[in-house]
Amino acid sequence: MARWLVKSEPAKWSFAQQVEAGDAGTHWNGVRNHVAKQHLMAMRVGEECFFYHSNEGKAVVGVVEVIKPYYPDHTDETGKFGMVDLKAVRALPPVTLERIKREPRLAEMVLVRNSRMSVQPVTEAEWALVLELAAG
DNA sequence: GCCAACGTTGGC
DNA sequence: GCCAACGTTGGC
Repeated sequence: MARWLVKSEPAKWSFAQQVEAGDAGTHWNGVRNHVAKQHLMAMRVGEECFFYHSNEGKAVVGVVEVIKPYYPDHTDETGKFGMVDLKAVRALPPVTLERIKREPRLAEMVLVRNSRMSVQPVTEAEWALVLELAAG
């Protein structure tokens, strides 16, 4: 099972809203980057992603699960991009970007190395460590 | 609010 | 097919 991280500006779509959407989930539309698209295409149903608040908060705040694999994004008029459906699994005590950057073993996280990647893979070790930090 | 990093667009 | 100009993201 691969692990992922998806980003959203809470002013546009927050984890609280994701929780409100319930088990029906929502489509993760709007990705317009080819590398991020590759990651979306690689997602399998049942795989989990960290939900990261960018700009405001700058922290991992929860876990979401893939409930529908890659399909066309109807909001993309070029027809090139797609999306997956995600549902909230659970909230996490926030793990801030600042905290992640202070952890040497997380120095290779895409979140640290390429701050603009909106959908990114997370290694098993990174996943476990961030959960550890969340647990305090 | 600024700006660095990076992706995309379009002229040539 | 190159690359300058431009737009966007997101940390600070």
